[in-house]
This record gives sequence, C-alpha cells and structure tokens, in this order.
Amino acid sequence: MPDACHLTSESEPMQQRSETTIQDIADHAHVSKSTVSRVMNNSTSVNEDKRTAVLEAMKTLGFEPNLVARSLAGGRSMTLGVLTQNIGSPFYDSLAQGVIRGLAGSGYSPIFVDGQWQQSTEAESIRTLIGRRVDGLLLIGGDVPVEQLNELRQRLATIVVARDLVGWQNQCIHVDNVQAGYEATKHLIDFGHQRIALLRGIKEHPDATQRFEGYAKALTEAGIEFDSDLIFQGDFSGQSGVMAVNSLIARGTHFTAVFAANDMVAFGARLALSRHGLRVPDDVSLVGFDDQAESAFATPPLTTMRQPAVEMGTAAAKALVKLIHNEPYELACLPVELQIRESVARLR
Amino acid sequence: MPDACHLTSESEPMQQRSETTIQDIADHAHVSKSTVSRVMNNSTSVNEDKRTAVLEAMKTLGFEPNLVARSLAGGRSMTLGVLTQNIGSPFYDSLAQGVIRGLAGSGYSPIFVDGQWQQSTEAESIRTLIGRRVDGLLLIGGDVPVEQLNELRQRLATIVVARDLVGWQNQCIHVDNVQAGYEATKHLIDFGHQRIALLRGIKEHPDATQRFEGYAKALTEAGIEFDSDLIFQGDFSGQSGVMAVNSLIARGTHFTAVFAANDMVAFGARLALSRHGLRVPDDVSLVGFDDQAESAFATPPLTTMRQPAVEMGTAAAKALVKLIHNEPYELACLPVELQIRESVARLR
DNA sequence: GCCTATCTTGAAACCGGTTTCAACGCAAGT
DNA sequence: ACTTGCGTTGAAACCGGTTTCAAGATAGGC
Repeated sequence: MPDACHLTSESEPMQQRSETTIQDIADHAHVSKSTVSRVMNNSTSVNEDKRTAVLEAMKTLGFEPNLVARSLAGGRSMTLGVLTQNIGSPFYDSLAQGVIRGLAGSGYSPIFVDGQWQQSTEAESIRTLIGRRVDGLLLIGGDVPVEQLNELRQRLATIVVARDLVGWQNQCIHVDNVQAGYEATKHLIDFGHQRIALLRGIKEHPDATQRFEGYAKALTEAGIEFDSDLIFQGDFSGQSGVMAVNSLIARGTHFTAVFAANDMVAFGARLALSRHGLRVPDDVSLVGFDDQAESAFATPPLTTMRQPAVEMGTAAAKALVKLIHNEPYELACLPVELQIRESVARLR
Repeated sequence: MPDACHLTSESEPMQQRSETTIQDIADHAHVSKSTVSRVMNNSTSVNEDKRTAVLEAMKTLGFEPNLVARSLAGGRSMTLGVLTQNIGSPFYDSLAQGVIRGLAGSGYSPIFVDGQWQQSTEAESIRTLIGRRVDGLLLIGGDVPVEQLNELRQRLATIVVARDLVGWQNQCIHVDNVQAGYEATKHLIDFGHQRIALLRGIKEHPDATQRFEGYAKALTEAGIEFDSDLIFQGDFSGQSGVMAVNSLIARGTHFTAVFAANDMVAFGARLALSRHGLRVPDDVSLVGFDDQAESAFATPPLTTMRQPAVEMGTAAAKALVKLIHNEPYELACLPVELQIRESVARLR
C-alpha cells in the first residue's frame, strides 16, 4: 500500500478571487458595458476600432463570461435537464453517453438527475431541474404519469426517450419492443424451437411487458401452444438469469431455447446452463436483448436484439436542441435489429 | 413497423409563461421581498404570522425559486462540474454513476462534460464549467497537465478521480495500479504459471503503464525472466483481446496464462482462446481487471481485480461537497481486491 | 442646405434573487 | 423617564450580464 492514505483535509480556505466582469472589459477598452455585450453577441454592428479594442481587452484580462448572469438576464440558461434511471442496465448507461455526445459543441450543457425509476423521486428531480430553469428536458425511461408529462410539455421543451407515449410522436424516441420480442422469438421458431423459455424482466417494466407480448404473438402465429411454465418472472440482472435456469431445470420444465430479458440475463442463463452440463447452442439456444459491447465477445458470441442506445441518446439530444430553437427536425424511430451470432442452433 | 415514424416537428411555439417570483409571494403575503427571502433561507428570525403567511402564499402560488437568480446573487451556483472521459470503458461509466448517486440529496447538481481524453477538449470543457460558475470540479481521469491542475485548484474546489497526482493526497482518489498489477500477476505465479501474457491497454494510458510495472515487478520478484514476446500492446476493447491471442498464437509464443488489460479484453481473449480450442482455465488461465458486472456471469466466471468504481465515484462526490463547505473529510484510497473465481487453474 | 433614415453608442432598466443598512417597536436596566 | 439592546422589517444596493431607449453622428435624398 502506498503512503498517503486516509489523509484528512487541511481545511485550507478557498480564496474567492473575483473573476473579471464585463465592466472591467468596458473600462479597459474605454467603452460601455453595452458595447462589450454587443461585441460578445454580435447583436448590433459595432465600430471596428472599438470591436478590436474590446476583443483585445478580453484577451489580456482573460475574460470568461458569467453564464449564470447571462442566463438570468437572457432568460435562457443554455442548460438541459436529463432525467436518468439508475437501474444498472447498460442500455440506460449508453443512452446517457449518447446524450452527452450529442450535446457536445451545441453550447448546451446537460444537468443529470436520477429518478431511480420511482415516481416520487422523478417528480422531485424534475422540480429541481425546473428550479434551475433548464431550457429543455430529456427524460430517459421512467414512470412519470403521462398526464403530468402532457402538462410539463406545455411549459418546457421536452423529449422522452425509451418510452412509448401516445400523442408524443415527434417528441418521443423509442423502440418497438413488441416487434422486437416477436422477431427474437420468431428467429428461434424458424430454427425449429417450440419450447422457448422466456426470462422476463421486472414485472412492472413496460419493456418487459411489451417483449412478452411479442413473444406470445410469435408463438400464436406459429401455432405453438403457450405454456406458462416456460415463463420466468425476474429482473434485468445476471443473477436473475441463473435463477431462472435453475428454477426451470429444478421443476423439470423441458425447453430447447431461452429468450432472455437482456444480455446480462442471458449471461447468467448461459452460466447456469453450463453448470448443468448444457451447452450453448448445441443443447440450448439463447437469444439476448440490447447487444451490449460484451455480447460480441461472449463464448459463444451472443445472438441478440441490437438496441441502438448511443444513437438514440444522440438523436434525442440533437432533436431537443432543435425543438428549443423551434427548428424542424425528424425524430426517427430507430430499428432494433436481430444480431445473429452463434448462440442459436437449429433444433436437431 | 408501427405507424408514426419519421414525423416532422410541427414547430409549435413554446409559450414562455413567466414563473411566479419572490415579488409575487411578497405581494400576496403583504410583506417585502426581503422577508420572503428570509423565510426561504431561515437566515433571520421572522414573525411567526408573517412566516406562515409567506409559506401559505408559496404553496397556493406554486412557487419554485429561480436557482439561476439565486446563484447570481448568492455567488454559489450549487452546481458541480464533472469532466468525464468517453473511452467506452465500463469502469468510467460506473464512476459517473457513482458521482450521480453520491450527489443525490446534497442540493448540488452535476453538469457533465466530455473530455474525450484529449488535452484540448478537456481544457475547453473545463472553461465551459468555469463559465458556468460551478462551485466545484470533479475530474475523472484525463490528461490535463498537473501544472494546470495545480493552478485550477487555487480557484476552485477540485477533486481528481482515477489519477495519481503528487501533492494531491487529499483531493485525489485512485487505485494503486502498480500494486494491483503486481497482485494479479502474483496470483498467477502462485498457481505455477511462468509464461504469462500481458495484454496491455492503450499505450499512453497511465493505468496500463502502471499495471505493466506491477506485472514486471512480480516477475522479477519470482525470478522469472521477462519476455517481451509475451507483451501485447493493444487497447481496452474486446477486439483487442482477440487480436492479442491470435497474434500470440500465430507467432508461436508459448503461454499458459493471460493477464488482460481489463475485463472486456479478457472476454475477447477468452473467445479467441476458445476459437483455437484452448479451454479456460484448463489450458490457459485468465485474469481480468475491473470486475464489471458481466464478469461474475462469464463462463467460466472471471477471476479479476475488482475496482470499486461506483464507490469511488460516490466517495469523490461526497468529499467534494465537504471540501466546498470547508469541512474536514477523509478521502480513503479504496483497495483493489483480487476477486477469485474460476478462470485460473493450477498449472499441471 | 435642410430634412430624414440609418448606424453607433451609452445610460438605465431589468432579470430574480440575497444582503446590507437603517429604522422601528418594544422590553429590560438604572 | 431615558438609555440600551435586541428582534423585525422594508428600502435599496448588488450580483453580471442583456435589452430598450433615446441621443448623437453620419450619410443619402431632394
């Protein structure tokens, strides 16, 4: 272990050296505050001599405009509120990353707050953002009732990501989970599987419900009888995957394929299968959901439904900026595509 | 595909309904602005009747104080700047998550900016944060020269995460990568391995360099000759892991164990090994770094050096708040612990 | 040469809070 | 009765910008 651990702060006072203001620049350049402001914003034409004098002064004094004052005076904070959900799913992490990336260079900075996928926390967090006078709101997932959102949208430019809201077509970007669930299941059926275990995500989570719907639809369409024994109600964790498989095997349910709630669950399932001497894909086929980075390097590489998480975040961020500026934009539904790799085999 | 895709925004103007201000409350409660402010902040004792009148007014008018105005007047923005690095490593994602979590309920909100691990971008991003008058700075990793940081620290409460800076003991939380590299290697040596391949991360990345140092130290200590053929210079991606193993095998380098730059690299290595018919751990032992969530559910579960990423983020965030308030705090070095699972076997 | 349109410019109001300062009311001390 | 002192209170200054407004300068039209 190195030396300097468990050190206590020395409580040195933080000197509040006051920053240079627009007035300092004005004095230095022998003009008025107004003129300095005009130079900064290119709002009105300014005499070339004074302009250069101001720019000169800004450079020598190392001027950095106070965004807070600017926000107050201008009525725009150049800040966006992002409500995230720390449910630990890499999908949501990637969304957030995409948002940061999509905002780079736009002049807007994101403030992140956590909703914890609980209505009360989310409401509180949104209030915080409103208090901070964000110019727009980006809601990632979450549980806020649609009536409240409709109200919110009246006051503030709002875009919702990863939720399907009726009447929000152009302010809502999400993925068709029913269709995705259908395609994943269909893929397994096409490969001859009939006994397909479904490892559901969190009970109340709309993603989980919708994918289940797609699963059921594919079964019906193929004339396969639905068997509730094949359904395991869990969450989105790896542990949930191992518990599911253990439980399935313990109660003697016969299955030849597994459709997991997401890739993490698929990893857990894969591990549990191998513990029971079942090989993937030789004995049991496996399909995940998300296509997180690790999935391409699992052994075997995981066949999964690819969700374009980063792209969605980026698109949403850019759209929000347009929305604030009242510029036209397109918020395209991004497709979730079957990423075929090596965890599914034809049933022999 | 569902109906409403590719819809264009209707460009409906966003109504700027002005929020209720402190003056509205004052009028409604028949007191002055000052008194309202005092009630809000509990700064001076206020007559009980007036206090309740004010609170009443706030409730009926649905008052939400303007944080921007407050920041300008009070000189504190209650905002923290967080510089992240989008290098795609889950370790850094987890740090950011930890920061958000550690700030919840503190009254401070984080503004995230991306440094992309490039000096110019980082400098620019930090300027943005200063312009926004953040009360403190949290730098996650990055490449800013230490002289600039020392300067920065004079103006602003600053804490650096995941970097080892001399003279920053109490404002810097990181992990001893040399020690960690040493322990990981030692673990393999203890199990009889001598031909240990090292899959290095990005060349310039200090984490990679330090772990390499630890690796070399362990080898020397055990009297094992260093062989540069066993070193593969890559990055922190899964692809890097497969390329490393492929390259090692292609050039006929004999090895019985692999120490990967991080878990993602380990996954890639694991996959490449299995492609070559080599089993983990029977034929080749494997150690990763990070202990990301997936690693416990890999097949076999990955032995890895656990970095407490979320905890570090949380600790750093809490420490920063203390630092701003000039309260004493401890910024403990968190240990990186060997997480023994099933990817290492005794050399037969 | 005179009037008007346009370009520049500074003073002052404003954004919505916090904080200083002086004044007032009232109870206690002598 | 007269200070003294404390607890309350509102007016006004202030934070650092933006924006309105009116005035002065300049140029163009006749």
